[in-house]
Amino acid sequence: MPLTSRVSDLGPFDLLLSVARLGSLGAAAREHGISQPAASSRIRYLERRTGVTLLERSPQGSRLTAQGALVADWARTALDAAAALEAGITSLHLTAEARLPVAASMTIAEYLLPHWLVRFHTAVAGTAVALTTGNSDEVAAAVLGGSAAIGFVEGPAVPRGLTAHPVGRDELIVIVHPEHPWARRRPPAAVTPAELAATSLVSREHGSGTRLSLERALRARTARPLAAPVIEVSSTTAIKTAVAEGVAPAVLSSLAVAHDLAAGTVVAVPVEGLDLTRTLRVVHRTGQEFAGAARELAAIARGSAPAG
Amino acid sequence: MPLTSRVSDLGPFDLLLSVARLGSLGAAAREHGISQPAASSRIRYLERRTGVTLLERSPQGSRLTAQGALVADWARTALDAAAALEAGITSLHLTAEARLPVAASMTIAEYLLPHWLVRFHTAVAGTAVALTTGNSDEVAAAVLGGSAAIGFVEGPAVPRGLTAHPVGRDELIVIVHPEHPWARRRPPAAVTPAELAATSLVSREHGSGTRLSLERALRARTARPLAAPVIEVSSTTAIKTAVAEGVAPAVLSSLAVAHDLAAGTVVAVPVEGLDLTRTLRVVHRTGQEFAGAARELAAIARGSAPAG
DNA sequence: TCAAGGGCATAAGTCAAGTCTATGACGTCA
DNA sequence: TGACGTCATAGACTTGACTTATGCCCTTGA
Repeated sequence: MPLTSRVSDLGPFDLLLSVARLGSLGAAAREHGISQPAASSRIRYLERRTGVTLLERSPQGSRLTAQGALVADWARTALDAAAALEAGITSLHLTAEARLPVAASMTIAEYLLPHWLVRFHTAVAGTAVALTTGNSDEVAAAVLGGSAAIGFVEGPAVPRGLTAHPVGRDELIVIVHPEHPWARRRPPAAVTPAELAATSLVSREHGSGTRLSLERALRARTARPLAAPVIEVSSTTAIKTAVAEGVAPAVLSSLAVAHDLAAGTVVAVPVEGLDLTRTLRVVHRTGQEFAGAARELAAIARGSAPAG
Repeated sequence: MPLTSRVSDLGPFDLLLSVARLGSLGAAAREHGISQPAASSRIRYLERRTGVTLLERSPQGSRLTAQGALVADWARTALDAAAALEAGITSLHLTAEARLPVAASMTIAEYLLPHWLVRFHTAVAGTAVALTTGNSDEVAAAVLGGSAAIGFVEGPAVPRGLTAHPVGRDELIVIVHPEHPWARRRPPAAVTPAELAATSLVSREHGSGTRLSLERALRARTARPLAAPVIEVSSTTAIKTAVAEGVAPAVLSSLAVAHDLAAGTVVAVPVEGLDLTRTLRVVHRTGQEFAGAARELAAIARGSAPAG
């Protein structure tokens, strides 16, 4: 887990995708602003490092081999993530330029917004986004106070003075260590709300939208008082680490745990008869419709989840 | 879309995560096998490039700032994807070393297996995986013929002579261009099976497991003959590109479209009363249980989706 | 049949980037 | 107060990748 090696530089893979799309090394080189020999050398280097023949070269151009296509698909995933990282970082710049101030709650800022920003930057080039994060109350305050032109919240209620449109849904999911008893029950033995309430969890601090949503949902279904957390940590990452180490179960957004579930470091446990879905919303000041860049960003966010 | 810029080298971000985990630049430098000044320089460079203060330095060590934590989260996603790329590439090596021959169908090879391999390599270091891909029939043949010690298939049926265990489920999803009429119906106007059958799609060639599953599901629900595809292409990527360009709708695995849905380049459309889920399975020759590395890989795959 | 053009590979020189060692400044702890 | 930890700076070095120039191969069209 500490370090990656062969793939730390994604540049050659980016080039590989261009070659695949354009059909020749020279064209890809032009697109990347390098000379044709440099492109040839980079791809050749990639093939030497990986030990896989990626391109089928010919005087008519170059095409991916079967294995090359597989590598290209994997690389695309990594490059998309890198593009989201790039877009996210750019949004943290505090430039004095033309900028669109955006406020977002943590789950959205971490898992959705960067992808929206990637599309946003291609749609309206030249507008810098300035992102601030906080819990839903803080986001609402920022939008109401005018320091953010557009906000994204994940709470159940829309604060007074704001108008909201749904942009998606997410679901809170109970995760446990793979060896945890809850993970080893043979289906369909779901956990009951009472069991969940009686269990000490790894939890966020007070004020977290995720934690509030869980408490509200549980109180609606069981009279049992909620057990105190085993430990309170400050980040989603820390929660996942703790769960993966077997400290205790936790409840997190499906957006936050999707990758970890796929990797198998933690396991999801269904909960019986507990509605843990919640709506993600874009908000603006009532009476002050989105305009310009803000409208574009809202459209991208809305378009990404029309089911919401 | 052609190229990324500032984040093509993930090395500094990898280092940043180590610093965050270990609490000091020097410790992170040791973990990465570089000198402390080199680590200091790399992080400083990162901060200059990004324009964001990532670390709070002190004589007691270094901690992430709030913005740094956000960057670290985004970076972790990218690094995970890079690790999967790395693991995937390694599995394409055709070394003569101790190796575990694995056969997998395309969807699994593309979207799940690399993540399993990341964990596999940490669990059983020193065993090289040799991956071959194909449709489910080919995978079954490889396992039956002994050229693969373990196989992953996505078809509905388990071929004779093989024993299977579920490792997960996926769902076929209808995707359309965001401006397509199906995407603009206000909920909950799902598409009917008859409509879907009457529509020309962007499709894989014959023999694709995805295509077969769709045809089977549709035939069970409507007598209408299936419309011929608008175009047949050879890769999942090509399908998504075509849909994003508005050529026609398509049907793909949820695993394949998750990212594109999040980014909003395509839109999912629900289908009324059509069961499009299918089980993903790990298979071995009947009577020849998994042993050693194969058993480990099977356990990782199974552990990643206990609900399957 | 032959020239033109596009495609890829090789060679040699140039340049930039990152790294290392050595050293200094600051804070904590025994 | 001295030893040990942290991070930052300075200067020399080495490595690596790029560019330009050139050659070979194949297809195309006159």
